Amino acid sequence: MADFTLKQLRYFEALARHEHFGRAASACAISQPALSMQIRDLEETLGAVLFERGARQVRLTMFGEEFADRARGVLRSVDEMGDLARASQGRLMGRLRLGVIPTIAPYLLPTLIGELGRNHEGLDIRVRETLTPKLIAELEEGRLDTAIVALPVGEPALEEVPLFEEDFLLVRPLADAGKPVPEAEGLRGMRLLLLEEGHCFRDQALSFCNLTPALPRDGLDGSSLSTLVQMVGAGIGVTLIPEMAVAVETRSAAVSVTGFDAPRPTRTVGMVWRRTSPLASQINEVSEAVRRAAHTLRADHATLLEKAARTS
Amino acid sequence: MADFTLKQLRYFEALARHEHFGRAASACAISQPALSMQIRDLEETLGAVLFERGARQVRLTMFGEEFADRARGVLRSVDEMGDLARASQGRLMGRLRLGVIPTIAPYLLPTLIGELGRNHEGLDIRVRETLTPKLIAELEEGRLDTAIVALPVGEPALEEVPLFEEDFLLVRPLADAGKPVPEAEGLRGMRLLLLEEGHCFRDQALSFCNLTPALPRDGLDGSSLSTLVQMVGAGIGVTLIPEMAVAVETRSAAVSVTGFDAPRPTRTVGMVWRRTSPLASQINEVSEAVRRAAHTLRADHATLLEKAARTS
DNA sequence: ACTTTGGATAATTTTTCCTTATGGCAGATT
DNA sequence: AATCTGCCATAAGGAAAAATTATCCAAAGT
Repeated sequence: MADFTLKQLRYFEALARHEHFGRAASACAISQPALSMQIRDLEETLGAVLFERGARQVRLTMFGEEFADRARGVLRSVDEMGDLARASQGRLMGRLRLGVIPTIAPYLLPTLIGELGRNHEGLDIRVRETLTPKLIAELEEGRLDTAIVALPVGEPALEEVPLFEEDFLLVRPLADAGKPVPEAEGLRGMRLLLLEEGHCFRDQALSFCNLTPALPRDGLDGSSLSTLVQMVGAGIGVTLIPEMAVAVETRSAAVSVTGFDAPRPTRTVGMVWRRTSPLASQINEVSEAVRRAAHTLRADHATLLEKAARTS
Repeated sequence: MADFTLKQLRYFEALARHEHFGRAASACAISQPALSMQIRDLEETLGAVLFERGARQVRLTMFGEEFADRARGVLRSVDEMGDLARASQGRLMGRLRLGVIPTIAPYLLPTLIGELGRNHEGLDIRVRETLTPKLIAELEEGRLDTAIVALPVGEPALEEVPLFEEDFLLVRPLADAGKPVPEAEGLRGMRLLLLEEGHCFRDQALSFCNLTPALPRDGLDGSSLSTLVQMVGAGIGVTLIPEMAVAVETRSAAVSVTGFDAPRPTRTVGMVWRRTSPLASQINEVSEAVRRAAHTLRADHATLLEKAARTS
């Protein structure tokens, strides 16, 4: 594959513009023979004459002009590629494939997207919402850049960093609002509604109650926190939801939300990504945005609780 | 201007496709370290990471993919430029700027264009019709590629080759048809209509009659052969026209056309171009086409004369 | 004829690029 | 746990490419 070089193309373009070897050469900051040779080589590899060397004139041939047109196009593209590289430096931009588990996504994302979109014009976030194992797999396959999950994950190939901790709160029918807060063990006697198998949140809740996840349970599983809260509102039982979900899920349901006394159940939400990912710094920026978003949500939650307290 | 090379772009593209240094390297017919180094250099000059090197995986980064898209575009363009060079080899194609003098253009061009256009798809002929001195000047300025003129031209910077010889024929009013053909000197006594100054054909005709071109003449000049023939038809005088013009110019005029006895006046039509022009071989092809066209025209002329002879 | 201009050529050095050999890390294997 | 293996990075040496300076040569201008 006998091919010319970009350098030759640049020299060629200069000569085409200046129509003078000496001037073109100094425009390229090289000596005149160097340019002569490169042009000669270029013509040789092309098998065609680009310039007509007159006694006192250098002019493009018919073919040379056609060639020059395209050369200019190529050089422009190449320069743009350089710009692109420069532009994508440091700054968070381009496509970012973000995985989020279902017990976080609906509550965090609106705020997070707002947060990121505001400061990072040209950032294209693609969200994948699914269960932790799938997220991990896709991450390791390189189909995701980072994911927000409950820690720990414990995959050696993945780096993980905690973002925030959040309590699990007890959701009861309004009728139970005044009753004392049960201990962890006490929940076992109640009809505890949980998410379907596979959700890490389910496992965490069960483990808080010292229940074996494998234990077969009567059909009390819901496919989303929203469903669970509605079921609670209908008096079917009680459930746990993460702090972050309170504002959204209890807005339109007749339920009572209470925190536990110590030892309070919590989960650590964190960010994971491939150790080998060069996006580390950019993912760091996302982490910060998530922390800010979580903080905002927590503040909202606090005012909500306050209001609820005043109302009751 | 720290810039990458086409070679790097090709290596990069291979690696992007294979996602494996070893295989990409052998696809490029180089060693693996060579490819590693070129990729590293490329990333360095870009100031951005293109690939995510996993333990057992090589994948494009976000930026890498964007870069790869453009790289493919550039490589495609570059390959096309190579094709272009190959395609423009030997074969006559592209733009050809052809100058022709006015006493040839209208008669030769229709046939010539047909001749060339038939065999050379993609040939773009641009015709410039003007007097010889202008053609020569434009040729030397590089604004024309070649020209068809009467030889000799005698410019040292120009190459010239004869195409064909053609007689000058006497055009007289029909009334004079039977009269004997005058000698060259005899024309001096007649009202000889000629083209305006500047036309080489005028000078050649005058020289045939041994008249000094500078001699002031009464307003008997026409701006085209067509005009002259019309004037002859109107009985104003006689004129000379080149053989090639007969078929066209005498079709709709009541005139008689006669050849001279020896010494017959002739002119040599030829082709000229810059010695430095790389189009030599292509111009040669044009020359051949002109010869063929001239031959065709001469044949037409012969049948015309025959017909005229039968009619009279 | 002589000088000047401007590109080509020659000889040499510098830079770039490739090769082979080797190091090292992370999965895979036993 | 220890070893193996695949795979990329690094190192060192040599070949190729490209730059430089110094001429050379042809054609234009004087």
